[in-house]
Amino acid sequence: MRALRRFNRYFTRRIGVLDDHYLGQDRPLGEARLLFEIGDGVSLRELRSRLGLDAGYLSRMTKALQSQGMVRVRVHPADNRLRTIELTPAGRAEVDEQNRRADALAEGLLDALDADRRAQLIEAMATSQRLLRLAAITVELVDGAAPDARACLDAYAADIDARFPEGFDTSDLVKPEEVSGDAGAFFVAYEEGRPVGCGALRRLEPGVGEIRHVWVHHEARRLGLARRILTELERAATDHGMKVVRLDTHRTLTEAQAMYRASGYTEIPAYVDHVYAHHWFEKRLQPGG
Amino acid sequence: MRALRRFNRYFTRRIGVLDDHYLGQDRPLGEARLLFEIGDGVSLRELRSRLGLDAGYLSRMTKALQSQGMVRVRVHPADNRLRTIELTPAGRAEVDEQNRRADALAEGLLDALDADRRAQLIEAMATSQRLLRLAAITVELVDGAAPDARACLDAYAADIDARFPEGFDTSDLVKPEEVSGDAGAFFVAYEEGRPVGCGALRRLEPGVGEIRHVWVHHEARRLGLARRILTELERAATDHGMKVVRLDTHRTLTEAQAMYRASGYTEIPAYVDHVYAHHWFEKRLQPGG
DNA sequence: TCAATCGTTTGACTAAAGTCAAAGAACTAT
DNA sequence: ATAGTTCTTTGACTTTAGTCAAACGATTGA
Repeated sequence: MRALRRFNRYFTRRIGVLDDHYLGQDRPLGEARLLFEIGDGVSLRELRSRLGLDAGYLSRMTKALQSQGMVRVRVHPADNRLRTIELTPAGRAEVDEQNRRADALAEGLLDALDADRRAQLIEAMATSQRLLRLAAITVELVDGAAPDARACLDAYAADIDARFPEGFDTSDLVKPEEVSGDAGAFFVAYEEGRPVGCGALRRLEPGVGEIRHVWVHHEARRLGLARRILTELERAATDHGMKVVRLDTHRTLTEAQAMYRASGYTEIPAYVDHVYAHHWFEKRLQPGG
Repeated sequence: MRALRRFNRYFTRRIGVLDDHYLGQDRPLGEARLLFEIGDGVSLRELRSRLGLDAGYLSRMTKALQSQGMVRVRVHPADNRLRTIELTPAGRAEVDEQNRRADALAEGLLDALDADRRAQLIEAMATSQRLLRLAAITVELVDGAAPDARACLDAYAADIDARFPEGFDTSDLVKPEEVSGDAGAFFVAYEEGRPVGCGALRRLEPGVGEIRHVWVHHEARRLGLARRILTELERAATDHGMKVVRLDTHRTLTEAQAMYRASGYTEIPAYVDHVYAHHWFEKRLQPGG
């Protein structure tokens, strides 16, 4: 992908410098990055994996920031081995100040553009970012009983419980055995190691599968992830020898319905009676597609 | 500009790493960057200013690359103080190899996207890059006799001499005194310190200006730079108390004509007779706009 | 309960990145 | 011709960045 490389080269040389050298100012880059990554408090373990740092290196930088009064380190409430790090007011002030500076710099850079072009640039960057994020998310087949799978289902249940007027009863969730091995499949979408979406496939009857629990974390919405999960589920259905997949949705989930229609699903009569189901869809699968 | 900052942060963390850490591989980053920046041979002076390096630091890195057989250093033909650095075949092979690797990596990253989205991403990145380039170009008022001004006019003359069937006679270029002080203005557009475009304004008669020699280097075309230069010239005309600006163009310069029309110019009868003029335009200036 | 593992700290490093100043050859302007 | 400037090289640093292994308390799994 030459375009990406070209863009990358241009961008990091021209704009990246803006960030790293102005932002760092009188602080080593490593420390500055750390300060930014802390946000509203994280564990050292989390930071270590997010930034890919050596444990010793991180420990020393933390100590330095602490002695400068920028961060506070505490023992994690649930596990005495872990440390939780958070910004002090001074630390937060510094982060804010750097953000202000970066904004001013960016503002200056865009000064030369008229309003139309500026809007165009912002939109293009937003699109790039959205698609790059989507590209970086992986959708993986996991066991339906895996902790990540259950975590996603819990989040899914909580989301729709808040959304359905009648609430949602978790006993309606798929059981691990319904979605494993020959019976079905369960996918979890990961962004930077964190689960941000899921989807389940189970066998309804021979040759017919049912898609359930397609869920996307609210921070990962509007990227087109649901559709990717759906594609993955359909591929799995084909691999399981299914010719048709069905699904039902609640009347309140209008975006979901629109997505299913756009993905080639057609509305059908009720194939099962269900408290939460008001619309039923079906898609005939193309072998190999 | 929060959007730019957000994008920047995301992009450098996610994609920039791709570049810097995979590309460097068994070579310090500084050296790798140097190797890339050399391209088809540059002076050390140029490299130093482009990458913002300390002279001593650069000298040492150069020596290291030289002893590895990656670059060749020669005395500059025109100035014995300067050194010219260029890639050896081995150096070029390494750059090519790194590029291949970066492409493969980018390709892998975009694997997850379907063709539509991939195309959308590429377009969005190209748009971003184009507009960022445009934003980074400065248009500056310079003396019509300045070396950069004359260099631009020479390039302009060479361009149109190649384009006009009848050729172009440089005696038709504006004289420095026509475009300085009260009489007019001359603007040069700079990208990373290099002149990449120009435009001249001279007084035709009281209250009426003429725009001439709007030129953009071929590597900076299709960015919207001509229009920016035009805007700058119109602003200068207003500042000079002019109410109207006119210009003429050659029949072969159809894109230029389209741009003038789109910028609010209307075609008028010949206001001057001229070998190279086939179309005449005029724009009434809004005070303050 | 006891061995294995986890998360962190500390010590002891190395390599890369960058700075500063002195010096010398080459050029420029007067 | 000469004083001042430019460009590069060299020496002598300092700071950042990063690695590796030992050690230790806390937790987990068998």
